[in-house]
This record gives sequence, structure tokens and C-alpha cells, in this order.
Amino acid sequence: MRWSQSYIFTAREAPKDAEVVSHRLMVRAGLIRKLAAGIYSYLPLGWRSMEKMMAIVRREMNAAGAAELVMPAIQPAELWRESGRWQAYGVELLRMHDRHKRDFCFGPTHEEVITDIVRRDVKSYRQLPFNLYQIQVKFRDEMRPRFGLMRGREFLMKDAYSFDIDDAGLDVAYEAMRTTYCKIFEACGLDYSMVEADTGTIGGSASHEFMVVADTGESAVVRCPDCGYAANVEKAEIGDLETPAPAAAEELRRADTPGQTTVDEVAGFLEVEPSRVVKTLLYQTDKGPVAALIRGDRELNEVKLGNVVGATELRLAREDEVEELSGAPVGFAGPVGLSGDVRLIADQTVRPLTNFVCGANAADAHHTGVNWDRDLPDLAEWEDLLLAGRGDPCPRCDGTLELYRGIEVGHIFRLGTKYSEAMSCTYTDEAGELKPMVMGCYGLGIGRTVAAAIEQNHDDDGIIWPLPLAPHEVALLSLDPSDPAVAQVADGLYDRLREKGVDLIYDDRDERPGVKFKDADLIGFPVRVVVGKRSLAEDRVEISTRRQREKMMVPTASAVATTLELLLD
RNA sequence: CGGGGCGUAGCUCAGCCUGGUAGAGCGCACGGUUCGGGACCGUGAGGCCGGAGGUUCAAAUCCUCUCGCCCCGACCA
Repeated sequence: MRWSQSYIFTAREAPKDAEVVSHRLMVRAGLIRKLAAGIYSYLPLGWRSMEKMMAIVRREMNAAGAAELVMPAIQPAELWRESGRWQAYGVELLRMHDRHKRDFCFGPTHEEVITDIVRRDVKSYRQLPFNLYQIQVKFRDEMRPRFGLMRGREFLMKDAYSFDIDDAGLDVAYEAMRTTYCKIFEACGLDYSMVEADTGTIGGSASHEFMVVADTGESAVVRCPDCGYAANVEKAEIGDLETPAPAAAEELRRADTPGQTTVDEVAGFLEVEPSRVVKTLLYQTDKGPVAALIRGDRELNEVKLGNVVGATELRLAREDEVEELSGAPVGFAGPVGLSGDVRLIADQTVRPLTNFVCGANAADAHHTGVNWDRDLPDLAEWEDLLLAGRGDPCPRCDGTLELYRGIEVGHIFRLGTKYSEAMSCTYTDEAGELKPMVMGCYGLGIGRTVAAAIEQNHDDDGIIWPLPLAPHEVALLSLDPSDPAVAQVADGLYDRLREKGVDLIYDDRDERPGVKFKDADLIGFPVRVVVGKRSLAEDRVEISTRRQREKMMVPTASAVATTLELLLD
């Protein structure tokens, strides 16, 4: 490809809304252009990288025995009503209607459609299992799109769906996708990790996320360096925490705590450890009000609480709601004497506490000397509600958890029969019995992975593409295109490299050398070949790599061979 | 959805408080000098100051409404 014939517009400055490095560089390098909030055009260079990503995905998916198809982006509401998600999905689902006022949505995911396809065709266990995938444009009406392709509203995603006769079959399909995903991210040259994850609204029994490690990632992940346990903090379990030694029950007392509303204030005021204060967090859910009881020195994991409650909606109660539920201003709620309308759920780590402190459901007052068996004998729900963090004990070994951030680029779910049951996607087994198919679903963000690759591979001058994702592997710069000798050598190299199948861009523009160098660095082509008057006088060209930046002067005659060698490394 | 901010040239932004001929840098065009790390000088094109209404002799500037965008939070994955 000749630069002068392509469509490449780089910019010295990034738009002010670009906060993260990948977004800034993708815009500056002319890879993407924003059309509306969270909606981007892929410009020629950006699309080339996307295509390379998709080629890797297709290669590995096909190798795993999955078959590609493409489903409609626009989907009828009936299917979503059948699965129950027309109600459940909420405002992220972009809904629309046609001229006949029939409801449709722009698909944020395709479980309904694939299930509908399969249930029409597949009737027998003899026709199972299989795995179908597509690469499709999705739309999720994120309330806060940001970070360019990392959190867009319209985005390209590879989604795959496996269908099996039973859980054992799903295990095999799931395992195959797990290894396939590892191969894909390895092929992209990314530093990633696989972590246990919450299943979210897609549902199902188990899931893993693939995280590209990056400080700007939106997901927090814990990992045990000893045994390798890794999980999204939303899901992460925690090993046994140290608990204060039990003591003989003291009297239940009411203490005046004027203006002491936070755990630290109360603990300091009453001179007790924050871990001996039980904080009561009031939530409103679609299943009614809930009070979560957790240790004062810990944070609540809202995802865990939501799962325990079985809620699809869950939010911290507003001030006025807290007053209504507890009869006290925010900061003084407690389990003792709380309205029976509120469902009490306690974190399991508060169970060993004796003589602890909690709010008294009255302004400026707390209880001290509280003991579960005596003061709250009816409390029955003990669950894991803690948010894991740095320094927590590993749930699987004696290690200590580390905390880091990652970009979620892939997510695989064991769906089970959630959709096949809701939508009657059944088969007849050997015994002639009708059974729901057992499904898995496997998502992978194409644009997000490309963005994550940049997030992980850049410097002050621009992108440092991993070779497999670079829009072009080699940039051939002609510094003096109007000089006949330079033009002849550069044209010759261009032809010979193309004959060798090298994916290269030939900067034949009538621009100053500095401009070409800056552009090549910004876009980040892995290998650069420079032909200029100066070096050509010694019959040499300069070849360098973007990452190492080591320049070597090689005889013109061996330039092609040297370039090919660099591409092999 | 709540709080805050911003919409002025293709891009980044000044001007607005205190109303009176619309600005800079980058980019673009032309001429010249340059030519291995985003050159320099000169000339020039380019804006219904997001949109609608209002106040005023006069509105980019003040007021109201509206649309779009951004940030923080809530929330969602």
C-alpha cells in the first residue's frame, strides 16, 4: 500500500475527551473517528488492525471446531419477551419500532436469536453438540460510554454459543473455549490473565473473564501469587480472616454517640476496634429493602449481595429511605430492633464477633455489647458479602491476595439451560425423552482487545504494535521521493517486499523526513525501513524496529532479507 | 437519573465577567528559503460564535428554553 493512496490523517493533538492512552493514540494516529458518544468509525488503518484481530479469532475458533454464521443486528421483541429479558435488560437495550409499531431492539447479545435458530433445526441428541459463532456489531446503550473503543456503545464482538446434551458435554465445550481464548490472546502478544467472574445478567452457573493487565482497566482483579487463584473482585472469595477472640457476653447497652456516623468515628469515640463495629448498609432492591451487616473495617461487595437476594435491581437507600426504614438519620442503623420489613443478611465474618457495636436505630445512639444469640436469635442468613482486596488471605491456599486492574476482553459463561428452557430449545435423547439443550456462551471484544493492546504497548511517541495486530508490519519510508536514485531503490524495495508477501506501507509522500518519522512512530509500525539520499550514497538503507529502536545500516542488497528476519523474531 | 462543566475556523483553544468591526496556534492553499526527527518567512482561504426565543439602538458576550458533548456520582457489565 502506498501512503499517498491510502487515507491516513494523523494529528498532533488529541481531542480533549480522550482520557486514556489507547483512545488518545487511536485518534491521533488516525485509526478511529468519533461520530457520536460511544460510536466510532474505523478508519482504514484502524480497520486493518481490527481485521487482523478478527483473522486470529476466526483461525482459532475454526480450529476449535466452531462454525461461523452471522445473525441480524436488529432483533424482534418477541424473542426477548420469551426469554424474559425484554423486561430484565433495562435501559441498556436500545429499543425501537418499525412503521407498524412492532417492537425491535438492536442486539446487545444474541442468546435469543441463536436459541431460536437452533430450536427450529435440532431435534435429536444425534445432532449435538456444536458451537456457532459470529463477529457482529452490537449495541449497548451504556450510560457512560468512554475511553474510545474500550467502552463504546456500538462495538464489534465475537460471540459464540455451544449446544450440548448435558453438563459433561458443556464441560468439554467450555474447556475448549477456555484454551481457544488463551491461544487467541497469546497470538495477539498480550499480557492477560484468566479470572473467575460473576455471571451478571447473562446468567448461568460459572464463568471466567479474560483480563488484559493495565492500570487503566475498569475491572479490579485479585490474584494469589502462590496458587494462581485469580478472580474479579465482584466474584472473589476470601480465605479465613483473623477474628477477635470471643469473650463472655457483656450487657447490651445503649451509648450516646452524638454526631458519630462513620465507623471510624464511632470506633474512635467508643474506643473499640473498627472490626468490632458491625455496619448496617440499607439497600433498596426489586425484592424489597435489605440490610447488609458487615464488619466495620471491610467493604461490601454489592454483586455478592445482589446474588444472595436474587435481585435484578439493587441500590444503596437514599437518606430519606434510610430514615424511614431505620427511624434514624444515616449512620445509626443497626440490626437490633430494625423494622421486620427489612430483610437482614449478615456477612459470615461477623458471626464470631461478641460484644460488638452497632447502630441503635435512633439519632446519636449506638448499641454496645451486642451478641448474636442473645440479641438477634432469629437472624438466619449468613453469607459471604465481602469485597476482596489487597492483602486478604487467599481462599485456596495460605497465600495473600494481590490486587490489580485489567481490561475485560473476553468472558465465557456456562449458561446451562436458562435460555433453552425459557425458549423450548429441546432435543430427544436416546431414551426418547425431551430435554433442554445445555448451552455455553463465549464473548470476545474485538475493538476492546485492539485498544487493550495499545494500552499495554505504547511509549511517548505513539503506539508500539504487537506484530500480529499492526495495521502494517513494515513501514518503508522514502525520505527523498523526488530524487531519482532514492525513488528507484525505494520503489524496488517496495516491489520486492510485496513479492515476499510482506504487509507494508510505503511512505512515498512529498513530506519532510521529520514528519514521516513522527508519523511512523505515532502509528507504530513494528519494522521501519528508511531510504534516503544520505545513506544511499554508501549504498545502505536504515532498518529498525519500533520497540527496540535499534537502527542498523544494511547494504541495500540485503535490505529485504534483513526485514524478513526481523519479522520472524 | 443527580451534581458540575463545555459548545467560537478542520483540530486545540482565547474572547464572554464589564454588550459596540470575530482572534491565536496547529492544519489547509500559494510563493520563496529549507530538507534524516512534526522547518522558517511572506501572502491567503476558511466561522449565521450549537439551535430557538427574549432583553437592547446594538448580543459570541446578558436572560429563558432546547439540542449535543464532557467530567464526577448513582447505576450497569
